[in-house]
Amino acid sequence: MLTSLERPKTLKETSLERLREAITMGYFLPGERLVERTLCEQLGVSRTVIRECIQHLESEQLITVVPNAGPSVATLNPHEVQEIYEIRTMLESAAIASCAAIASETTVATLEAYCDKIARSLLDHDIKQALVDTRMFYHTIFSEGEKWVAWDLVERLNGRIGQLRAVTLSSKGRSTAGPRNLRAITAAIKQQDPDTAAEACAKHLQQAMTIALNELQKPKEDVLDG
Amino acid sequence: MLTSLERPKTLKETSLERLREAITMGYFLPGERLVERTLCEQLGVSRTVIRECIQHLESEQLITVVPNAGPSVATLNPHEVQEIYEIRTMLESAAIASCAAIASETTVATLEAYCDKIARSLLDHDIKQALVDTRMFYHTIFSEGEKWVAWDLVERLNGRIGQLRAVTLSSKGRSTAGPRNLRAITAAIKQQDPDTAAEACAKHLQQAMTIALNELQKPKEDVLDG
DNA sequence: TTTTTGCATATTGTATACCATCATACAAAA
DNA sequence: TTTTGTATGATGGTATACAATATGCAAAAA
Repeated sequence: MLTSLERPKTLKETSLERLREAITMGYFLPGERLVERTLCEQLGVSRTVIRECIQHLESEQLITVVPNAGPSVATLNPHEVQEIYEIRTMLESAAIASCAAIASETTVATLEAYCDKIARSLLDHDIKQALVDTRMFYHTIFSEGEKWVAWDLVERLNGRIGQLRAVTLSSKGRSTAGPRNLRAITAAIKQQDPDTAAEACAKHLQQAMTIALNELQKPKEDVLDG
Repeated sequence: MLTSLERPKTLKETSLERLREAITMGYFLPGERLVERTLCEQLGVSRTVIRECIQHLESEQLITVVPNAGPSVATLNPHEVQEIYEIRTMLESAAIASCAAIASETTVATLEAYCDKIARSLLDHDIKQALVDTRMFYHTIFSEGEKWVAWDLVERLNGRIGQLRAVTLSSKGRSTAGPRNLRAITAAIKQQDPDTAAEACAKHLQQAMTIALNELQKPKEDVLDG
């Protein structure tokens, strides 16, 4: 019996995924030094594989490599975060507007289902699941509008602010405000109202950015306290 | 005497630049297979370095890597090209509008100088120089607005349509229309008129996209002819 | 003739060993 | 206190080896 017809993943692929996850989920701290040999042992692969992963992560700007000194986890400054949210606003607003103009009923139903699921996850404090489903919510929207290039960019930008997003989602009051915004977006799409949908998106991201920028300050205070 | 205080570039860096240039300038054809050993000999470096470059280029989507079959130069379909120009329009319009709101006189003077230089290069059919200076024109605008993340995205998107851009610039009638558009953008920035500036940008890119999409059809006809 | 099978070859994925150079931290000397 | 060595460890880069996979081509079958 055939249990899997999929191509087996290469070691580089799986290692890359694990490293990416470790960085975006905050397992490695911003600025933390990544030593090749250590990563080899932790992932059980050769230096060859690790070095290839490092090139990928560098290109994705999840890590910074200074020649002869090696890679470390990328750090974000407030200006970068602000810019990332600005660009996300442009890309996501446009995608949502496109989607609103053409969305089928099944798509709207899918979006509504994700809204419910996300709200439940947040009530259960299951942040990780909420992140996954939020991603799927947007993925549905970008797919409907066939915005594949834009989706790719959004994913990369989100990767860079991954650490912040987790905290943003779990932030105080966000467990109700977030889903409320997503429902507003969904409602506007349902009514085929591109402008309202785009505006709801912009408002949503504006709120998220404010929280993220606040979050970015906190760690510094911790250092000063200690 | 010290002739250079700069850090010497690593082999990976120079190799990557050369490969990127070779692809974006069309030295390698879209879809063409890239064999590691061959690249090693052509660049005079080891397989390790080439493989690291491949990771970078894959992440930049200049090449496509299928496991166990190796890398080949990425191909573009019309939908992707259209999307890339759409996104460029968003990012560049926004940057230009920001720039228009704050631009200093020296910046405007710099932009005007680039417009002249580009026009001259095009009259001399020096496409490569025109591309370089067009890049600098936009770089000036994004720098003025401190849009570094956006600039990075624009550069990557431009890399993907590099082959098309060269032909677009040298296209019939483009040697006057292109600079005229850039001058319109510059003029609007000079008058601190963000809306007009953004609109001029959108119009410019709309024209460029039309030419690029036409260009994308041509090679197929060649195949049919042969 | 056309299609299928099977094999030889080329290429990739991965590991390992090696070395020169560079960075860093720490000890010694000024 | 500042400077200078110096030891250690990490990186940039090379070479080599080998299994697994892909590809092209020839032989066999239809």
